[in-house]
Amino acid sequence: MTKLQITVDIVLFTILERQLHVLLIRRLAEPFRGSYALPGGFVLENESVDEAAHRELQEETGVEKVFLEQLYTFGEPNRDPRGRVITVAYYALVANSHILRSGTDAADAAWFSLDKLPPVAFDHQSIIEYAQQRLRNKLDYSNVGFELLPEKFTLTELQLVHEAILGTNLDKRNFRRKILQQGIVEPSKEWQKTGRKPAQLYRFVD
Amino acid sequence: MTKLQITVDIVLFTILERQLHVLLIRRLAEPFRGSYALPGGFVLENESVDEAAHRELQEETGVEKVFLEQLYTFGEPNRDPRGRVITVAYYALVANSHILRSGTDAADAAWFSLDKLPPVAFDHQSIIEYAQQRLRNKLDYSNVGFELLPEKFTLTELQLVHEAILGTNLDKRNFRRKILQQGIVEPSKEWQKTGRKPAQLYRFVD
DNA sequence: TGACAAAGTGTCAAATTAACACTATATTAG
DNA sequence: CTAATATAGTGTTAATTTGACACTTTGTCA
Repeated sequence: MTKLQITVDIVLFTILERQLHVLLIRRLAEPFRGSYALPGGFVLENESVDEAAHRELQEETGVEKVFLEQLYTFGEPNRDPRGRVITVAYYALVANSHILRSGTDAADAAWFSLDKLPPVAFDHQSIIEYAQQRLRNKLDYSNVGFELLPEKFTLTELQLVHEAILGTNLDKRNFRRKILQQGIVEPSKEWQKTGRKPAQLYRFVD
Repeated sequence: MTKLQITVDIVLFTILERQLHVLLIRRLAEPFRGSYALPGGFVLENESVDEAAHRELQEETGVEKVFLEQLYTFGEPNRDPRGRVITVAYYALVANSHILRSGTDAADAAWFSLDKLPPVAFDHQSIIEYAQQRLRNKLDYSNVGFELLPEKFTLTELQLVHEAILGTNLDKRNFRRKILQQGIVEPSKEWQKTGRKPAQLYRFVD
């Protein structure tokens, strides 16, 4: 009998070129050597599962102190050819201003648009789809969109985040009305001066 | 080093006397011997985590083929005094017409109103609260309420289920309008004849 | 200084939601 | 047998929310 093991896997999202992207890492070890896979790894003896997720994300991508939430636990007996491995999946969100460092465990880390995912190891395809669905649902009733933006952002940038997550176009006036009357953003005194007409920068308020 | 183990715990809900109740089982073994706890147990080698949840629920309560959904995985290192035990929590729903049989593993199984829970073992209090919150949220965007009713039911019974879950009173006319124009129930040809004026019995349609 | 690109702004109709009270019908008690 | 009672069942109106829709402003760059 092989030992039962628990892993965490993290679906790390960001927005690049107006599209939702996922971070994948090329595996250096068997099984699925050379394939892309989600960042993740084994839960250690004296850490909570949440801590393991934070640690693995930090080790493999350099990303720290980001939004990270448990998604679902995948526990089919044969999901990992090495033996009985149950994985607790998480999803995480970063603004793309965050610097991405390749960790020691992982060779190639790269962002992939959800339309153009390469084949991925294990059941990670299902995990990614599940995460995307959760993110869409969550956008409806939470302020999760702000986690994909820097501290200050324009309303157009916020709208682009929503559109990338939902995969639809939104009406500019209706979107701004909704956000503003929720009272969850406040204007900063700064203006974004790139592009043509400067745009007001807002800040998230809780 | 003690071996890492995975358990499942199930928050089984039903409605009794217009109140949401949870099934608890008195523990026969240490730790927490004599305390109440959620039904559950260890995940076996060759079953999926979902299968383990179904199996444990069947063994400990006799309940089969009910709505059962994964809730959250609780993985704090010291949540179980026996060693490192990570639990995958589920919640399940039964109509109270289901017969409850005390299983072999469990001595006393009893229903408790959520207002009057006894002290419970491990971190099961948190798991129950988490389950209740999930159930409330889910009522908004799904048909989960029907799982707590027999095949045929009156609209008043359905309303009482919603009120028990939400902990609020609902307007009868608004409630009926909402349910009927969702088109998720159809009238059967039967009438409930208990009480005063007979009520039409409905059936859930998917 | 004119063309362009993105920012920013308001109205109206439709749909949804919330508040609200009486009538109908069977049972049971006197 | 009839009156009391308990629960079923039923519509309207006002307020709110949502969705559709187009033009003006303002800075940059050619």
